Amino acid sequence: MSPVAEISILPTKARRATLTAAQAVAAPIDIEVLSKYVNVVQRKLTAGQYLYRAGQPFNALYLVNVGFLKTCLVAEDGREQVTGFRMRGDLVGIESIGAATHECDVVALETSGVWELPYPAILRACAQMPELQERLTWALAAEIRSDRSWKLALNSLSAEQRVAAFLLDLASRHEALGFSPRHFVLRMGRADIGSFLALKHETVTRALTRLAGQGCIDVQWREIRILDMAALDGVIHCEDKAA
Amino acid sequence: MSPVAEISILPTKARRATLTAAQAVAAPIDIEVLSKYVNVVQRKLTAGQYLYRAGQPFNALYLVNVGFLKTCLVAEDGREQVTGFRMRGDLVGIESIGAATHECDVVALETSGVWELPYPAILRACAQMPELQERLTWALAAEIRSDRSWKLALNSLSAEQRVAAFLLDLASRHEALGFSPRHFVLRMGRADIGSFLALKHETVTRALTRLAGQGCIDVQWREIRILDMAALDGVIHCEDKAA
DNA sequence: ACAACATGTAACAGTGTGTAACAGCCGAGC
DNA sequence: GCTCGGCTGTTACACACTGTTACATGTTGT
Repeated sequence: MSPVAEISILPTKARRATLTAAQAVAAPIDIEVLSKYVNVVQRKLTAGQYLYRAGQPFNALYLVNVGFLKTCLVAEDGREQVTGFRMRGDLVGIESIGAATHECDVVALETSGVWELPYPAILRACAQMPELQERLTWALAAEIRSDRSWKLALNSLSAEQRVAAFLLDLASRHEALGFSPRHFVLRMGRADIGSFLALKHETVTRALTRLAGQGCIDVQWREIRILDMAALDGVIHCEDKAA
Repeated sequence: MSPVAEISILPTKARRATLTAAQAVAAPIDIEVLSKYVNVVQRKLTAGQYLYRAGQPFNALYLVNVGFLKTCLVAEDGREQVTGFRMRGDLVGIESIGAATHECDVVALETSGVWELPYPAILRACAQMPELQERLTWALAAEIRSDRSWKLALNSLSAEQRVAAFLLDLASRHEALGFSPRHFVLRMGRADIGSFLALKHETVTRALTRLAGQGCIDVQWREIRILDMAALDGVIHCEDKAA
């Protein structure tokens, strides 16, 4: 695993590569430099634990060190929506800036470690380090672009294509962290994938089964092996159907 | 219409009221104050004209003065996605911050006027006015929250409910500008609404027809009259069906 | 062993889609 | 003036995909 000092404060730069073309490339910010300005507290979470819940006061950002988390938006009537998954290097909580309280739950999907960055301290640090302010702003804008790219994908792709796009997204994020893009483990359940992709868990299962049947991937429980990256990409962009 | 000086630099504060509960309330920033720091250029657009197109270099933000615009994300393969609609007081282009070029098209749906705010000048102004930087950051975060709230809505509501939510959203935005929330004109076509709501234009038509049949609204071409606001809201939250 | 949970499979139903035809509006052109 | 063609919106109908329901299997924790 890459050393702590190399972690970018930006949400995975390469993440959107599979969805959008151009993407700003930013130099990583050293967390050790940041810790000279901000009192960085480490927090550890076990699977199922909440980093924070909707309604709790917003007073810190979090930078994921290790592990895997999901962010969930919950409506008053109980409807639930997974809005994203966060892994090493991702910033958590930036969407709550300017709000008094958090709007979503953040749950660890496996044992995870995050750095807690008190927001008032971050604000002070931003005043001293214009680059930090800039990176934070960039991270917010990139988050908007990412969300919109996914919206385009979800609204125009079939269930199978969405799942393929999801796997490719995960693959590129793993690769950006120095892991193999062709072999990884899904830390979330089918239902969570479905919520994020606007599908039911049975449909996710069906899509995975079909993709495996086409020889694109190999699925063993939550363990994914991408056998044919190009074919998987082709599922999204080509109309194999009678087009 | 309210004087120029009262325009908020934040995207309509009340916009998300129909979707999310808590929302930061910000004091408006005076565009006249801003014009002392930034060389504000006025731009006029007629219906169908582009404010900017995907691929063009990003070098300015825009604040809508009058009119109505849509933002469209276009994939390489031609798939198109309306990501939002912008009206008086809304900021346009903030999602491109940190990127070299814009990712989406912005099209005027009627004769519109915007203030062009050159980004380098905005950056300099932010250095002098911390509140401006703060408001910009808040606007970005609020945009993320808005997008996610819509994602929750689109993924959990039926076609009819989505259209109802869309109308209520427009109503509250009109109200925030001092217009009647119960009587307004849709500046966009059914296809644009459909794209935004992840529906086809025929489905939008059907939903409007059914809502009108229930007595919630009156539809005359693009002219909408909300007859029963509570009933319209009930369509979203209640299960009229056999639940 | 048992309950609780996640996943896989299958049959069926339903919502929204795709196609098509038609009506109304508008601008271009004669 | 007039018609024509294009665009938008409406409605109808058959179909496909996904959602729903149900059940079987496998895993985990008590």
